[in-house]
Amino acid sequence: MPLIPLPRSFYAREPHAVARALLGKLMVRVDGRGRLRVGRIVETEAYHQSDPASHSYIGQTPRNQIMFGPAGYAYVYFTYGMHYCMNVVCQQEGEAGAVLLRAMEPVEGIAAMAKARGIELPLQPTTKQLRSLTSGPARLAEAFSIIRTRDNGIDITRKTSGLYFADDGASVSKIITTTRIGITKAVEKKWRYLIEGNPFVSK
DNA sequence: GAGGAGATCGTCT
DNA sequence: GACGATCTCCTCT
Repeated sequence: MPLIPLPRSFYAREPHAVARALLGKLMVRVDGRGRLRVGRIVETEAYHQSDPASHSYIGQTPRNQIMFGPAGYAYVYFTYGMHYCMNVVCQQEGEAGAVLLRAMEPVEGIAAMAKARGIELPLQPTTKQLRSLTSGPARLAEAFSIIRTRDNGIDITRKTSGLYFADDGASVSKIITTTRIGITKAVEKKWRYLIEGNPFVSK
């Protein structure tokens, strides 16, 4: 099945709708040699501008300006002095919303993911070992070689960007919501979305 | 399996 | 000058 990038209209909605809709979709990375890395999204978090936990809450700054632009672009930030995290920008221009990708199920290019993570995998990796590749926002960013200087602000609706999202028709069993992870503000909001029972979610 | 410390630097006050 | 949308490693149980 050909993987067609999801259109900009998919992202031009409020973050909760996008966070929910992204579950079960594929993230596709094509590197310079044309090799594919593909993961199925199993966990997301929604962040909108009026949300104290969001980077956009304080208003536009050089760091977060991508979130204030049009939907369908990547917002990549650097945190804790060593980690990158991958978001998709949603909502309409002028309103800064984003969805953080928190966990994926590795689908294709597993060897390349392991190499990017600096992990040695056996020929027949266990579920636990596959989990360690992409079950966490910084882990999946590293597995897909996502870095701020190259990937922040790229257009994720174009195949030529080398990073986009696609629908392979897979259905999602059941979506549940919980509180978000690793934040200190608005901790009570249940704005984390995940596929119930999926072994690849974080924590 | 749970819990805590340390790593390490860009960003904003 | 403080702290973060995190991860790994180590210790203790």
